[in-house]
Amino acid sequence: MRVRSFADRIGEFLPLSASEREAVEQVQGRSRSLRRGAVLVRENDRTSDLYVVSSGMMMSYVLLDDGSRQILRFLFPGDLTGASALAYAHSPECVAALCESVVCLFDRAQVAEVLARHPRLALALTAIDQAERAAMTDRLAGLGRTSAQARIAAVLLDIRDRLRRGGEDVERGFTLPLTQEEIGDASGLTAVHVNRMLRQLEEMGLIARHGTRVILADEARLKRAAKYVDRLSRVDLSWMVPAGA
Amino acid sequence: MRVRSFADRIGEFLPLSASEREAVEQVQGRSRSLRRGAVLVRENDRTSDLYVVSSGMMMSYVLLDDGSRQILRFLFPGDLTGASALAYAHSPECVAALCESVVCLFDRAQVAEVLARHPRLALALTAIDQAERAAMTDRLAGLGRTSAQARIAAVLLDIRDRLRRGGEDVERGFTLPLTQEEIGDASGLTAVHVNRMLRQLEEMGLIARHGTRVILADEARLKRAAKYVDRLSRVDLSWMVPAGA
DNA sequence: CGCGTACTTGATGTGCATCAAATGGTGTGG
DNA sequence: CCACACCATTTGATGCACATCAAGTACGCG
Repeated sequence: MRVRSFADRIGEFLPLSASEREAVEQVQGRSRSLRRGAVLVRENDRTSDLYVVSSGMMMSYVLLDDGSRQILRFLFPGDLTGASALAYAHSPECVAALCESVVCLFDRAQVAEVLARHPRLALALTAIDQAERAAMTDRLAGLGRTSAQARIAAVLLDIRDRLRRGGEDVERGFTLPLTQEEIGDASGLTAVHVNRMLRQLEEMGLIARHGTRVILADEARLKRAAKYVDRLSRVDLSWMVPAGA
Repeated sequence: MRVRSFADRIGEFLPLSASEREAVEQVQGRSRSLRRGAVLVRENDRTSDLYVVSSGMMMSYVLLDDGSRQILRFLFPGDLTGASALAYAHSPECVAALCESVVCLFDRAQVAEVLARHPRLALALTAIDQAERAAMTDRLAGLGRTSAQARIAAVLLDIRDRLRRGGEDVERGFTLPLTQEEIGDASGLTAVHVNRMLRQLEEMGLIARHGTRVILADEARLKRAAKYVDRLSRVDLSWMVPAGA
């Protein structure tokens, strides 16, 4: 099973000095295992922790009063969530495990202290945040202005990219770790319509499916269908001052 | 005309020490005036500045290749935008003025330097960011899972709240500074349907309209229709260490 | 083997888009 | 001051994308 620390994640954005890396690793908090379906945080829970996914796959979502659900984000190893604890006493969203997962809990006061002593880390965190914000704006535009087919294509590409960034081999297809209902809750559609769109993408030859495995058969056309933009590869922190000792 | 500096905005979240306030005010950069419709940043522009709206009203948005537009955020005096410059060399979104406006430009390197010397400011900025992220999740859930009527109601309440926070008197109604097309681009609807929904809200007695002015006639029911949550009033930074000298 | 959960497929309904045209307000040039 | 153009708003008619409802099928697991 893939495991990544938060230091690894920050390191992807910004080379860390030895003392910075040490500072991040020292704040490493308690681990907690979750089985599929387990809810780590409920909306409105009083929380003062931030979470980093160590292994597995999770999601954050909100529930509306009519019972419907909007998935906000899928969380993969290395991803930070619960940063809203830095501004709110109560969580604005739920977090739950999509499969067996392990998370690491950090107390916000400790995080704040480390950031105060290592300004570059604070900036790196801000940069990570901005990258996620950009991803979120893409999702917003997708929900507001693209077709069902485009949204499904976007979900498939997103999951594929993030599995790959986690080191999985996805070139010959991958097992989609989501039910069609979950895909629907992420893309603002019903499970039934997700099913039809998957079939449509299959009939168009953009993807192939064998049981639970998916192969992105015609990636170029799939990206066009999804109005895909690879933002992560464009992160650029080169303007930042280099690490000290 | 209402004017607010960025220090004012941060101060709403966190009481600043004299030296902190001074630090923020010293980095105050060049001002720039924009007339209605003027585009400050185009998507993919090379930028290294952050912007704070001083007066007026602006918006950030993305354009899709089919020509449609998704408005991501409305920007009011005191609001920060362009923070993506901290992570990207090229802007992921456009920014334009909705009426005569003034913005203040900050170079990211200067901002980074001030944040490094004043850790509490960095944390306050992170908190502001989190508050905006929470607002964005609400919009995401709105686009994915609520009806056209609810989205329009949400836009009206949002604009009202933010005008009020800027010190306008909105209790006896306010002039909606948006065309119906803009409301549609923010809520993922067509201008025609926005019109019908406004009429519907009017017929239901939730709002009243006279010319360009809108009155939120039955606020309680309007909030229920919008599935409204007032997140801003819940920001809580009391856990943070108090200001030094 | 039987049950629950996910997936699949068809029939029908509806919310919003699209197309089209009329109305009203506002600024501009004559 | 009026005529005109331009834009936002309004309203109606029609169409389609996606939701909803309803059955079935396949698969994993006690």
